[in-house]
Amino acid sequence: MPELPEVETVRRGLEPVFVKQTFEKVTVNRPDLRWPFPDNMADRIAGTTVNALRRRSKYILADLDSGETLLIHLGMSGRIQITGATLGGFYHDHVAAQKHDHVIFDMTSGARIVFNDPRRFGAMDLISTADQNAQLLLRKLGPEPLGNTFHADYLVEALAGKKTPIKSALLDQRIIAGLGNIYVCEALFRAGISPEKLAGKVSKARVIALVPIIRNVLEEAIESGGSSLRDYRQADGELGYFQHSFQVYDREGKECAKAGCSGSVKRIVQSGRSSFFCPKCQR
DNA sequence: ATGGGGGCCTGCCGGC
DNA sequence: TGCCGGCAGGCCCCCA
Repeated sequence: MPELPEVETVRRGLEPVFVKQTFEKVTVNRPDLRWPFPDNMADRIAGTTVNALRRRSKYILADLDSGETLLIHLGMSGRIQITGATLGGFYHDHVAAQKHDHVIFDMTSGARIVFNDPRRFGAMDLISTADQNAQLLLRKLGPEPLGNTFHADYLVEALAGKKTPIKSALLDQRIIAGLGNIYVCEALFRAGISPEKLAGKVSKARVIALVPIIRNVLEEAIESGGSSLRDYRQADGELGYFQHSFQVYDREGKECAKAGCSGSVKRIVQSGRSSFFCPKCQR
């Protein structure tokens, strides 16, 4: 389920068990996720210490003291579970192996980090820390929506003349990195822009307004995830995604959440993906 | 070059 | 209860 805010929440949850910590043993239970794992992945990680834990778009990046960076992508169904560590005052005992536990990191601290991914749309790779753009997945990414290079001038330029619907454009990771189906729907709702509107036809003023809206939607979700993370005390140690209240996503047929709007949420399919919006106040 | 659709996987949910 | 179709928050690849 992970879009940028969920990935950032997971990254923050991993910090105490990864940063400055050392891998004792890495267990790899299958040869691949979406793609084959890099050669000797387990041996290249074991014995290294994590210098820093970063996020780029929906990728989690652990810089190892070996000069390599461990890249983790959660895909659609990837989950991370932490046991054997005291987190937020709660100690989680190791649990029995689950179906789809594909990679297990045992740290010298005693913490165990399990990557579980039923659909296997996730990915792991080892890349050069010094030359991360050698990784094609990272090279093509557009600006971070919460970073300095994402601003009004950029977005106006990036959308100019685009004949694709604004919904598709905002999902395009080359234009903006980290948005997924939910937060695009939510941002367009707040902006009052129809997902069907062609990107190049959205007025400049509305594109400019979209920038802080996108930032706010993401920041609120991260804040919400962060607070649930501080409190989380699930017995199995899973980094739970917070329950978040969406205004349009998955609300087909419900009344529009905008004050004073009498419309109702409609679901359409664009590029094979559901879009939720209020036809009355999103134009 | 650019945009749309198919495909990758498994699990879950609603309808019959 | 069981089966089946549809759907899922990502992303690459191919084709027009």
